[in-house]
Amino acid sequence: MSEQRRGAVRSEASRVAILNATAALFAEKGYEHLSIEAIAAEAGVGKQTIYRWWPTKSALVAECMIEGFLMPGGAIPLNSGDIRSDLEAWVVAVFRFTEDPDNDVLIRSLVAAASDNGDIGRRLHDRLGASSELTERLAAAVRAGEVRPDLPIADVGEVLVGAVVLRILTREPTDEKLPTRLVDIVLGGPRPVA
Amino acid sequence: MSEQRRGAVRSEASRVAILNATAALFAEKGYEHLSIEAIAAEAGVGKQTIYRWWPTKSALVAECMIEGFLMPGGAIPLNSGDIRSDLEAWVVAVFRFTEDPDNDVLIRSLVAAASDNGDIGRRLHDRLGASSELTERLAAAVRAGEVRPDLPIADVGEVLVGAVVLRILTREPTDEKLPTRLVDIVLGGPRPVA
Amino acid sequence: MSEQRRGAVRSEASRVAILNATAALFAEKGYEHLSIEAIAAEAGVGKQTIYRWWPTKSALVAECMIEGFLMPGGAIPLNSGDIRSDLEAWVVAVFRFTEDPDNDVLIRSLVAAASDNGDIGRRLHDRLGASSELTERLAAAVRAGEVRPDLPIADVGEVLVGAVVLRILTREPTDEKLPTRLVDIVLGGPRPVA
Amino acid sequence: MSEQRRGAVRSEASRVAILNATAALFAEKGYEHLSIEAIAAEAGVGKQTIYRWWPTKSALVAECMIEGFLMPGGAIPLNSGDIRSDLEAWVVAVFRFTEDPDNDVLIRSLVAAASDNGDIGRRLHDRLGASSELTERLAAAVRAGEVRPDLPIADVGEVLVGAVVLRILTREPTDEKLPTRLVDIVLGGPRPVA
DNA sequence: GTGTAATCGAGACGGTACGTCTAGTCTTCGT
DNA sequence: ACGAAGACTAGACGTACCGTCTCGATTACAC
Repeated sequence: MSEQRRGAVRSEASRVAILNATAALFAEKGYEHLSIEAIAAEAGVGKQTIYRWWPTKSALVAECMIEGFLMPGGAIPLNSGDIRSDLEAWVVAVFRFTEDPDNDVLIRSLVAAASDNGDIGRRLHDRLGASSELTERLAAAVRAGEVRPDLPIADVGEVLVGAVVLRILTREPTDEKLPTRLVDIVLGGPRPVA
Repeated sequence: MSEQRRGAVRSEASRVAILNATAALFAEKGYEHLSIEAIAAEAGVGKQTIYRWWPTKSALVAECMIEGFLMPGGAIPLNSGDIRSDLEAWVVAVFRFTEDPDNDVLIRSLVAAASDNGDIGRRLHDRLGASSELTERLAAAVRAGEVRPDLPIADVGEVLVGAVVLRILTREPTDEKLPTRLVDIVLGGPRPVA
Repeated sequence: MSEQRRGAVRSEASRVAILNATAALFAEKGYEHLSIEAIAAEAGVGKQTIYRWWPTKSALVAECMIEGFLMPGGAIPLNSGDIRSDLEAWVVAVFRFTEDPDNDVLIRSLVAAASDNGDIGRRLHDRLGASSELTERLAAAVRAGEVRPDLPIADVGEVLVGAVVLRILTREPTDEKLPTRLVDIVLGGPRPVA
Repeated sequence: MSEQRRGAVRSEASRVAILNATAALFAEKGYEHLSIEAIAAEAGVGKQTIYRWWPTKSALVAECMIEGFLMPGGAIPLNSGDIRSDLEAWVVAVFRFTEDPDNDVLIRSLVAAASDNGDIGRRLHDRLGASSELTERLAAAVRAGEVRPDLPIADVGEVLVGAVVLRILTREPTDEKLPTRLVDIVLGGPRPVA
């Protein structure tokens, strides 16, 4: 009944070698100077093995992200009970990550890759932090009455990640008060002094 | 005494022809498939004339932006006296521009180009609207007492543009309430009903 | 155990197309204005396919000669029993060939190419006639007692071909008695009148 | 009344600098890799100054030869009273010159240049020795009854030089008996033993 | 076992574009 | 007017990769 498969099966070893090689070369050379030939050579694999399973360079990079070969887990906001300091800590962590020179080429290349491939954009978005954990933390703040109840929490994460991405694109250096100011903006004013 | 200049002077005609050709091909093919050879051919110019004056493809694109060959003037917020509707109108205008399929490749390519070249990032940022006009409008709102006096107005534009850029990268479709929600976020809550 | 051969095998069709194109363009443009790009285009072949198999332009031309794409078979001396008239006829034939305007660029270009590549020099030498056939004819003359028995027959052909090549280089026009005089020189004096 | 000449006159310093630069680069790089740009740079001269006075690269090289910038004076045959040893000595001298590795590129490049420019061919021919001095020496031998009176002496020099040029083109190594054999050929047999 | 089919590493193929070099012309300024 | 400096259009150089294809070896199911 069912479609029968004959012949050799896909080599997992090759698949992983390719993803590893892609990640290594991506971080080293950036998206624009990443070449399929170099990946194949680095992975010890024929070019056709890559073309057989991935339609484009961007799909390959996307799978690297999905499988976690490219970026560490996103920043996860803590819940200390104080939404302001938690958000600030999270923003600081994200900026710290993006400003590390080791991650510089990586992040910028991801932005370039994202402009080719929506999946990469979504993954980048998630990994920078605007994932369920952040939404969760904001929802908790709503429940605790820390923030106004009609705050569009889903959008807040995006706004913050967007600010980060824009800083990457403009190379504007961040000053140390910036996280506080961003949190002020999205939470509607500075922490009450009282 | 003074530095001597001899030999023929730079040809303005060639310079403009190159920028025009770059802009035309950029909009048509996108950043990644933009080739120096095609630009030279389109401009009726030797390749060396390009390499003589611009070190990289991204520098050439950056000059295109600076000289206004690539994008129309940024969105300029009106001052109707109502900061909320003015900001919303501006956000809507920006989204409308980026969502026009004619501008789609252009914008995404600009993001890719910006990842190579900070100048392009800055220009993109300005042209999308986070320029002095927006800051001006927000300052006016502060003076008029429309918004809380300690709003970090310089950051507000960035936050909004960042949200737009992120939408571009994730291909998340925008719903029609989004402008309102974004304005709510940055102005600290919805318009009072009273 | 044995050396493994993997990957696709060299395309004979491409090889022949390249040699044909080289021969055609060489005869048309001459060695100095022969370009690899034009050969590749004419042969319908990627440039890399040429660079993969031939290190230099002159090696390519040399293979053309070796495979007989460039010049017709050398002049072959007859054996009428009279060594003088046979040699004269052969010299006349060689001069006639070199003086034909159709062959002019070809020959001069071959001389230029030979200055880059000894193989071409040797082939040119052979094709102009100083090959085994000429040596054979002279050996027969020695055996028949037509010429002095200690004549260094191997050198005679070279001397004659050398005279031809020099005429080519100096563009000195040949007078019709020249073949006779050359044969006189190498055979040690004019034909006895008796 | 008379034609007036106005403006600066041709700079002899530039002319000589250009010829010197040409000779130096010719000997260093060979004819094929000799570029007008490099000559201009080496001579400290604008390209136009070269193009103004010489139509082609080969004309420039030809003038270098004519002015003696490229090759030393030709070999001059002595008159010891013995035509055989004088000719042999001359052939040996010519071969020695051409076989010196320092002259190797030079000579081969001259052959290449000659294929472009008849003047260079003629000069090469003369400088290698087939000039009036050689003809003179042979005429003296005729007068002295050393050689047969009807020897076409003008052609003998060409034949010898031709043999040398052919050796250059085929890279055939010369054996030490070759000069003797060549003289045997042109003088009609070996030296009588008696 | 013996086919049949799919995968693999390797690498040649027709191409496009790279960034560099040189040709030969033209323009500007200094002498 | 001539010469240096050097920008200009044009186009070949040799290299790097593209995505496709062909090769021989290997693997695994179907018969």
